[in-house]
Amino acid sequence: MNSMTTTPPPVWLRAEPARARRKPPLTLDRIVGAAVNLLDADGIEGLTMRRLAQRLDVTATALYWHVKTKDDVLDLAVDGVFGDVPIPEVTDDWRQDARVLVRAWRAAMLRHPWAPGLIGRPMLGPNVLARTEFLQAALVRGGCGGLRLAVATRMLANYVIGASLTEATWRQHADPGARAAARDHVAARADTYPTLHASGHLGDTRWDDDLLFEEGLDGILRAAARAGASG
Amino acid sequence: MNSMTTTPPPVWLRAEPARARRKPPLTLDRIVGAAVNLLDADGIEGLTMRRLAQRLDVTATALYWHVKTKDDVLDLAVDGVFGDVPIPEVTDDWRQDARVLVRAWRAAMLRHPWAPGLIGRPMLGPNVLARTEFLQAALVRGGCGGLRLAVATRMLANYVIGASLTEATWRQHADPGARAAARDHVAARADTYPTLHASGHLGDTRWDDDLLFEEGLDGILRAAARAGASG
DNA sequence: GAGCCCAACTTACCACCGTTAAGTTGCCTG
DNA sequence: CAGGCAACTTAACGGTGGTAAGTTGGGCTC
Repeated sequence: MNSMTTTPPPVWLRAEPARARRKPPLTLDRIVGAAVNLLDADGIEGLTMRRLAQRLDVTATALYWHVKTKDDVLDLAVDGVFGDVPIPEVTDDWRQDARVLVRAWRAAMLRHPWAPGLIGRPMLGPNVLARTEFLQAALVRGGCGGLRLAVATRMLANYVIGASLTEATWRQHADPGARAAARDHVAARADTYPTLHASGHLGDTRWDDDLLFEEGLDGILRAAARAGASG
Repeated sequence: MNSMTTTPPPVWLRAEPARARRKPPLTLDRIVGAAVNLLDADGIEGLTMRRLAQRLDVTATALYWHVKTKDDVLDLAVDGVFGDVPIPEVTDDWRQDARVLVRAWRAAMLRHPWAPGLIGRPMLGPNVLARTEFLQAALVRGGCGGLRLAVATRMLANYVIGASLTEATWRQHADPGARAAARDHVAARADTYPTLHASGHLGDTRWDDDLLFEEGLDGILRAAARAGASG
């Protein structure tokens, strides 16, 4: 802490001459863990290489030994949250398998609401790929193949990504009045947005997000099943 | 250019004593337009308040007279690209109306591939709201209402958001080999990702994105129609 | 037409950011 | 016990978003 100057401190009060190095070594896992914690706590712009290093009791530049760039940290963090999406047991109900996986996927994203905003980068981490593999395998068991399989996979992935992203948006821009503010905004312009106003599309609490998500998921899975039967 | 010092230059060679002020005044519209151009040209991290100002022949701080923060610029830019999503004529075929709108929505996003990545923020701009209003109105004409309407709206919006985001990801991380690299990555691990490998889910060119999007959209609209009939 | 006000800018500056280059340290191996 | 190398630190660079305090000049009043 002291000795900012170039002159070294006198020997006799130097810190623990030999048995220093008591802090645990830096590893990729520790970095990713700390990054996720920091992102959870302070959001995406709270993550700074310096602040991250500080949490690990290390200088910022030390991170660059384990990681090439800050984007690496972000990629690893995203794949990290996919890591705690549990992969279900394979049952003989493919549709239920897919449903459980997708549900957990969304739940993980909402537990780390900064994550959906980082999806705009190639996701090739092992955790992401493993979940996608499970999902597509379930669809194959459901009879999908070829074009039908490609379409169903994308429908599901796009739906959960879109849902997570939009829902996380509101959870993240945290003030609880934001939702009400959006409703008021539309209400004040009820003549230009009559349908939105009447349906309460923004900031409505008539149905909660979980229900709406589940219903939509049902619809998509039904469509996939039909595609499987006919293709 | 000279006169960096505090001493002012001699009067006689001062620039155009009276008829200065020949450049057009700064307006929000000009700022947003330049921002979109800059984003198109250099991507999201190419947008800097200083570079934006430079394009407008102005100092960076001048922007802060018209705009409170950089996020304002981003919000306006996103709403700006929604502005050139044409709102179709209302016909008696609600499904076709919705399809045309959603198609144009996706097309606009892909024309500005930085845009989907910015959706993780409250979208309350007039252009966004107008398009959502049109979309939901079409669904109402299709017989949707109440819960069914809410579900269908979210399905459509989430689908197009997810699709734009993932497709833009590959267009944006520009090198044309990225797609092939992803395929090779999966191919090299074909034993852990058998289904993904066999289906060519990543980096495949068997079917193009337009076709896959259109097919998925059909499925969702059919589901919405069924919901409308039964609800 | 003198005087002034204030919208619309500029100059100067701040703390912080990601990243690189060049040391330093201490364990492990021969 | 020499020395090599992995894992760090110190120092510094150019650029960033943003603020505070001038400056300017067109349009209004009197």
